[in-house]
Amino acid sequence: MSMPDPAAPKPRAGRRKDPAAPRQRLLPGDRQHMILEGAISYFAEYGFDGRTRDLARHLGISQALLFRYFPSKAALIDRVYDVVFLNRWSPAWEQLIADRTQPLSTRLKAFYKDYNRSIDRYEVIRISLFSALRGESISERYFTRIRERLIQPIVLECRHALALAGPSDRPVSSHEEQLVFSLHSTVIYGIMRKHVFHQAGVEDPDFMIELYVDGFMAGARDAFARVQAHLAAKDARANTLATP
Amino acid sequence: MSMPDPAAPKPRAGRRKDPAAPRQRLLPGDRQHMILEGAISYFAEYGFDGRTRDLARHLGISQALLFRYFPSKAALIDRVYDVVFLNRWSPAWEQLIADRTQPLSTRLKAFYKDYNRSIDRYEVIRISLFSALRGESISERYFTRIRERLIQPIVLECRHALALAGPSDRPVSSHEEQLVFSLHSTVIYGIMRKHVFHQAGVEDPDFMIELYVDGFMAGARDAFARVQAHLAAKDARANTLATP
DNA sequence: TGCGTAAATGAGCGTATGATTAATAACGGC
DNA sequence: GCCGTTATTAATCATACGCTCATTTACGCA
Repeated sequence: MSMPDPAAPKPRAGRRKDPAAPRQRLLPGDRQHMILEGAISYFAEYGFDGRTRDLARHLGISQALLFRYFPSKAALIDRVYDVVFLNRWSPAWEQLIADRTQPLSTRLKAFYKDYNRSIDRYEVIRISLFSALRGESISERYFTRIRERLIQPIVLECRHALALAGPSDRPVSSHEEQLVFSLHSTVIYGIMRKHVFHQAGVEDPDFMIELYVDGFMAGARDAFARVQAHLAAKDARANTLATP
Repeated sequence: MSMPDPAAPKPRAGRRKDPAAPRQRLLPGDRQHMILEGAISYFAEYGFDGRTRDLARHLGISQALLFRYFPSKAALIDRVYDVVFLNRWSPAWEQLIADRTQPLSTRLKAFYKDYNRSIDRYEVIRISLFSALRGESISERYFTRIRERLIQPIVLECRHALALAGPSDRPVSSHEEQLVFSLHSTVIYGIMRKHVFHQAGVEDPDFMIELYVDGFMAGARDAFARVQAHLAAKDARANTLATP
């Protein structure tokens, strides 16, 4: 049992550990922005269970500094979500899809080329997945928005372009959404193969998107018609059972 | 400052905390199997950063027992990978795809219906994603196998069924793989929407798969031909540049 | 050149983690 | 019913985590 030596100098907090690397003093706005960008890169790589000490080392700052600019790790993650989800939506997409002065295939090609460019980023696709796997509500809201503002409008444009029978304002069926998702999936999953599964990326993405859209449009009339027939048959069966 | 009371009974390890819930004594094989199944469910829900204490509580056993049956958390995770990746492959798929006694569209419909049924499980799709995001090598090997044993064979069958010009044994191009992946993506991403993004699942999956395959086959001739022309043009350009 | 402000830091707090160990108790054989 | 075997457990360990705080020090301004 030994008492601490009262003559020993008390360790002094705040002293530089490595005098060769001078401490950088930034404007608070710049430092906050730098931390947020670094957090996006770090969490995209290691997931949200990554460590704050490790993140700080990647940033070249002390761990304590993170908590000066963000009250908690959870608050930092929320700001990461804001950047990845909220700031990555172009209102032009919805207008482009609905612009009937151009043929639908032209619109779809232009939309998916731009959409692909916008989300084909390592950080975006991985943080989306990490947050979806965590069951974050912002993630579910984001995917609901994709359905309501992209997929369902495209369904309506398909109905119009194909001049399908039936009232044009009837609700979009799940099956119709799935048809449009077959095109959407191709683009998204191509990006996931690259950034999540580390396979080779899609070469000539703009060229391939033209092929995908032309393939989709070539089969669309038949597919939508069969979906309508399928649903009509289902309805008929349900009515028969309901009034025997 | 008080010394521990020497008269106080020393806490006795191994005693039941809750005598109302009697301790279950299983055969080692059964217990190991039970832990492994529980670990698959647990890690599928919470990811591999989930806690061993939490897993043990889900299983209704003590945390220490996990380490009697698996030397470490990492070893348990490895066994989870074995079950999810290695035991979930049907050799019949490769035979089915290559069986030229049936039309290609029939084979693709049968294959994707079975494939969809096999991997449309919460645990499988989520654990695949968690491990891919971690960059596990078993995950990359698994996706390489999908390319080599499913995607590339389908490309070869497309070449044969469409009677495309060109030597039939030339290497499968990246662009051709991307075309087949457009069909594959539709199935996989539909499952991911359900189990990862918590959206409504695909209704009537078998019916929808028939639509997807028919749509793919309808556009396949044009798409493969344009890919060949695209690559030929690229080659010509490269040769022109190489020998000016 | 010196000084005050506040940005940045090292050390430390309480808790939780993966893993270990000695104590307990369930079950089969007699 | 007793007993030995061993499956199961409570308690504990060393470390790592998110977070706090007193101390240090970079920089703008005089």
